[in-house]
Amino acid sequence: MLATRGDRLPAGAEWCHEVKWDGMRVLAEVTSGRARLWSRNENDVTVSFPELAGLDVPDGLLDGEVVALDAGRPSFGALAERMHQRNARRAAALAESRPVTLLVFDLLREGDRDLTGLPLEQRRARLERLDPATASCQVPAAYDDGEMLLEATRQQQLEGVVSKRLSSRYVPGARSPHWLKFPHRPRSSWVVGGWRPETGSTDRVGAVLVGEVTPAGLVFRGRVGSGIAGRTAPVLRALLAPLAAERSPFVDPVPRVDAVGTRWVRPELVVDVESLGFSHHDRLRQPSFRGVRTDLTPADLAGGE
DNA sequence: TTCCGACAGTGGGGTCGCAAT
DNA sequence: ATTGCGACCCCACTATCGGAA
Repeated sequence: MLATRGDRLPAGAEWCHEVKWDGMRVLAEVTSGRARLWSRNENDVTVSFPELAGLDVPDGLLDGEVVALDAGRPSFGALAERMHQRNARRAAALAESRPVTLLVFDLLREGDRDLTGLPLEQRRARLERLDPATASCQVPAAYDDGEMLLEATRQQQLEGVVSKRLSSRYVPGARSPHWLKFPHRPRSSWVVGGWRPETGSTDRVGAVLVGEVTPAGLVFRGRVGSGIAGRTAPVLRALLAPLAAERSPFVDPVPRVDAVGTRWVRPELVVDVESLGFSHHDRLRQPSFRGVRTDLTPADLAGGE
């Protein structure tokens, strides 16, 4: 069961609110104290997380999120190094040096009894009674006050909030309107230094390459493609055509230039981007295009931000 | 008839594993 | 031994289509 992107935080006693954890969704199938872990795409990822193999609870099916806590906050970058590891020996070594935590927020089966038909409120009560907490497994709190939690997650730089209707049944695989997510996706302005065509096309804009104005010059901060397809692509193409340049305006090397095909432009166009902050390598994370800033020039961004 | 949800297809960063080089 | 690419993980967004309202 997945959450739908919400636009207004629901209020009232019918809803509870949880922290949106920045990690990897997982179903933990517990049999005789041993957990088998399934990813969202129904891949068996048990070998990647050996420290989660032992769960001291009766047989059942738990729903949760695997996170790599770094100074108390989930680090998706740290988790990324763990989650593709399919070699048991290497996974064990990584579990030693960079352990992960399973945060459980739902109970879908208890013994032979399927609980998906019960309201969330009752599943949650049964989960808390089960108390699966160990050194590497916790049941994070659910809160009544959504606004408070949203503000707290903003201040603590957590990913956001998921609001759930207490009466909702669990529908496996469904993107439910009874689960609403509110990620913090701050908007920022960047200078376009190039673009790449949509795959299978030479002329349609598939993504723009954006950079940050620094005293040293334009520093590459990533590609932005999401949100450009459709009506925006031809508009961008028209704006970028007169800016065509021979060489890259970025002071640092841009990766995968040849692989995806890249056209350079003079750094004059400013665009707005929403993102989930930055990756380890200071690239925009999960960026989406929000529009052209005809009211701004690169000079306006220098020193600001 | 209109509207909405599911799906497919586009795009992003990042990592690992493996086949090709 | 190195490199490139696909398969995963996290996603956002748009267009389309079929069924519900």
